[in-house]
Amino acid sequence: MSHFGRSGPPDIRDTYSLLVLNITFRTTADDLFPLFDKYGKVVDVFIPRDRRTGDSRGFAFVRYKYQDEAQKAVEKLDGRVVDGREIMVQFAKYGPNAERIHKGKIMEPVYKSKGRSRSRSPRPRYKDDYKDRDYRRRSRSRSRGRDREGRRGRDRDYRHRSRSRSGSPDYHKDRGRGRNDDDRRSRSRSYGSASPARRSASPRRSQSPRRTPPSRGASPDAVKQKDRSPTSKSLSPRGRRADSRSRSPHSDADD
DNA sequence: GTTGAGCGTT
Repeated sequence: MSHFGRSGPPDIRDTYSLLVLNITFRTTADDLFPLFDKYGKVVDVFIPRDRRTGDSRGFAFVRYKYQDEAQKAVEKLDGRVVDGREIMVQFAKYGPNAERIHKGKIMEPVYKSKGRSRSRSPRPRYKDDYKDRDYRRRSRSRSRGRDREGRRGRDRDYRHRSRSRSGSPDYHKDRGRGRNDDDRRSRSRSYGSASPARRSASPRRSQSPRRTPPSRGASPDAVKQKDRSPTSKSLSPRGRRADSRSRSPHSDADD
C-alpha cells in the first residue's frame, strides 16, 4: 500500500484518473490514498516528482475504479484542506501518454484484432524528449515568474470562482497572458500628442544600444565557447598551460 | 530550509 508509483502503472484499462492539484509539497501518495479511498476504490495513486531533486511537484494522480466514485471524490475532496492547503480535485484531462481521456477514463486506441502485439511505432528513442517543455517552466516557480503575472491577484480569485459546479463549463480560462502584455504595451506607445520631446531626447539611443561591442579581439566564438563549456576546467589543464607558457611561463607559477 | 501554475511513472 505504499508502493504507489513505484511499480509503474498497475492497470489503467478501466480506471478513472483524477488530478489533485494544490497539494502541499510534503503530501505523499500514502497520505492521499486513505483520503480518496474513503470515497471509492482507489486502484493507484501517483505523485510525479522532480527528477533532479525528487521533490513532489505539488500535484498527484488518483485512479479510481469507477467513475461514479471518482466523481464523488471530486465533489467531496475538491476544496478539502489537506495539510493546511486546499487541494483541487478534478478529472484528468490528459493521459499519461498524452492521450485524450474522457472523464478521467483513458481512451485507449482500439487495438486491431490482427496479430497479438503490434509494434505500434517503434521509436529509436524512448523518451529522450521527456517533458522538458514543462519542466523548464516549472523550474523557476519559486516566486519570480508568478510575481509578475500572478501579481494581479486574480488567478486565485478565478480559481475559487470556478468552484461552481454549475458554473460555466464552456468558459475556459484564457491563457492569453502574452496578449495582455501586447495590449498593455500598445497603450504605452500613444504617439501623436504624446511627447515629441522624448523622441528627440534620445535619438542616439537607436544607434548605440546598451549592447557591449565585442571589440578588443573578443570574438563571439570565444564567448560561446565559454558559455558552452562551463566545465572547461575539466579539460586537460596541460593544454591551457601550454597557452600560458607562450605568454609568461614564469608568471603562471606565480599566479 | 524557500516555492504554488499545472496534467503522470517502474
